[in-house]
Amino acid sequence: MENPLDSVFAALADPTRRAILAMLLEDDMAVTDVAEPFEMSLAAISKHLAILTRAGLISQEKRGRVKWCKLEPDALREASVWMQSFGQFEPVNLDAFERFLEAELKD
Amino acid sequence: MENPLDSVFAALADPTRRAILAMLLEDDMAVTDVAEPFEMSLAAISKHLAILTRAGLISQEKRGRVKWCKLEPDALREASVWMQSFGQFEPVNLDAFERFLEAELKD
DNA sequence: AGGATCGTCAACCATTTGGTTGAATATGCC
DNA sequence: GGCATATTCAACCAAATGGTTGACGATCCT
Repeated sequence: MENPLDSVFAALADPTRRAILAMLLEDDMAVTDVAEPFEMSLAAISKHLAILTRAGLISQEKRGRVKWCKLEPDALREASVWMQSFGQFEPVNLDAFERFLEAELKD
Repeated sequence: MENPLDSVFAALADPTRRAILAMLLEDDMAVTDVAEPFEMSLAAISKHLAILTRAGLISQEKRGRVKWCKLEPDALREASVWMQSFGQFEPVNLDAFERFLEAELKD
């Protein structure tokens, strides 16, 4: 995967990883804490975090024995810009956004 | 893959499929014409088009023996909205966009 | 009818993906 | 030192992905 967009979009394609990003939106977190709400092994979450890191969507910094995960908005922004380059999109429509949030809540 | 974002982002993760979308930005195209610039079989392109269709990113309509492919911006817009929900992004930054285009041209 | 063109289907293959478990490494605590 | 905690590594597995080829069904043209 040469083009950075490949790894960014591939990373975003997994719901577990999108959920992790949403969690990190709140605050930086340790790997164990990221894993806590998920019904899957710590090793699996560790792999997801590695994928997000390779995509540039998060960064990880080890302090002591805990590794802190931090959202890195730049990569996401690049993907967002790619989408916007499909120019006919009017700048974000709040109605669409509200419908989206409503749809999310139904799940 | 239940969440529509799964299939949209998965579809966008492949460079061939992003290239197809960019082509369709110009105009609607027949499957054979979509396939022409790629060094891969028609069947492979047909599969890529099926993936884009399932993701809702394009639609296909058969008229006579040719099947026309048409960009469907709504699914893309939904993904774009999801990204924007990572709110700290200021509304699209033209400088970032110009840097992006410049970087693309270098390839 | 017969032939060429458009596109998909089916079977197959190699590679990647997303998960598991158990062992290993590194750090902090007493 | 010795134990608990935090995280990754390695080997493995099932399923999905991205490609191939060859046969097939539709449609158009003469």
